[in-house]
Amino acid sequence: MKTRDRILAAALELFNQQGERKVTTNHIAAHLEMSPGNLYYHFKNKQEIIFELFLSYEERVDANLQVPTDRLLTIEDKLNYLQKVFQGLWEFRFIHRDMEHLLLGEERLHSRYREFFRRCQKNTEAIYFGLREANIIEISDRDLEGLALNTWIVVTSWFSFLQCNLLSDPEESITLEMLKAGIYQIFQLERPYLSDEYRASANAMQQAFIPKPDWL
Amino acid sequence: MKTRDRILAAALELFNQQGERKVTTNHIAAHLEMSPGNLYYHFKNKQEIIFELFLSYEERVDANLQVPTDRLLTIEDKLNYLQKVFQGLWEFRFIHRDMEHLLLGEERLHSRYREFFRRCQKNTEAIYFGLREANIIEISDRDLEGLALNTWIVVTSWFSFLQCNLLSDPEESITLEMLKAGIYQIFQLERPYLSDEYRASANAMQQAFIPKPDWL
DNA sequence: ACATTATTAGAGTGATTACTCTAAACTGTC
DNA sequence: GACAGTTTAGAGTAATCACTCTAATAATGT
Repeated sequence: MKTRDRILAAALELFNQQGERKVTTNHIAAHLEMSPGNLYYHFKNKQEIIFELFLSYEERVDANLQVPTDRLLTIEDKLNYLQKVFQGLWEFRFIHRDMEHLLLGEERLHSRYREFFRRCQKNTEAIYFGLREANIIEISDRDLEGLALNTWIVVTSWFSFLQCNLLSDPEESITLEMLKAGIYQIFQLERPYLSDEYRASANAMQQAFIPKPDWL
Repeated sequence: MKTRDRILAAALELFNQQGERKVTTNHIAAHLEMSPGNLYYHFKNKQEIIFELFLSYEERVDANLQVPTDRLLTIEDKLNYLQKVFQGLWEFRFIHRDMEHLLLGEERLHSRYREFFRRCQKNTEAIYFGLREANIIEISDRDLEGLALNTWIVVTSWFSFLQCNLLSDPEESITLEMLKAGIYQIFQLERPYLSDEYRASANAMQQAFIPKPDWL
């Protein structure tokens, strides 16, 4: 792997593990047994690294939220979206966790992130429109917008929530159970809008994500 | 006002304005035209200040979420809870905004926060139980738990969401419109569970919080 | 073999920042 | 007004960290 890519990979790994604030550029270099000078040969500063990682994340999410134009959405699609989104969320979990301060004084990243959010909203709404068209949910336009926004908030806050409220030891890591619970919560948001026709099968699907009684 | 309280007030103000990370202890002292030595005479370190501010917040929220035992809940109570919670959220907005990193390596604060969260969850559930008892909402036990958790997430993430996704300029501040939209979103979470009897009046109540079409 | 360019090492620096230390000023009491 | 205790000033410090600079080494082309 190219040095540049190794730096990105190491930065991502360390950021996810410890949070961006705790990971210094020297730390990243040391992790790769490389000099700081070398790191700065490839990236002009730390923000540059973060920006590139964000671009990867963005590309990935955009790809994950496409709506097929040649067919109606199915209930399996819905599950699929969720799983892909949560997978991406996990692999780049430092992003939403540290967003507040990643954006501090970073106009370029901030405006890019705002556009990213709007695009995601549009895509999420498109997915819900698709589900409505396929008669899987019944929902008014206005409610759909509100639902899409709440979905965004819960999805993007899920790992922060886990970190702050559930993990006692920073060494303790997030379990599969906790990840599943996130998907369960999104199902929960959509559930009231399920059509009679699909209620049973959607509920059956959600069963697999019920967290254990004591997970919280 | 006592010096100690002036320090707390100034710290809260600056933290809310600029985020905890950007506000140094020297900065707080300078804002009060006071020496750093003086500040450290009253607080042994920065975390002590943060901890005390958190205690105030905690006390306030706990008080705001009590359920009356001598009567049934009304639909006005519901609105009242929301308004009080959002008011507290606003006055201590740095807390949830910077939570992730406030907790870094702060075992005392972290465990206290975890307990606070659990207590809030219990209280939120108690409120929803109360609304169910008063026939305002119809909801199963399991759905109620999911609803309470989603409520917590949306409420505590609301100002982060605004900061990251809506404000372009850090100087730009949060408008009343944006605050109202947060309350609207919580209404939105509960809406599907409204009983036939109360649907109309709850919806009428929510009308006041519909954000302007272009707010987003 | 030689020249040129790309990559790397690693010591070092300047800025920031949480916090300390000592002495001075204030406050109340007898 | 002397003494004791409390509060304040303000210079200073040690640690951290993003980033720089110079020189050495590797890679590439001719």
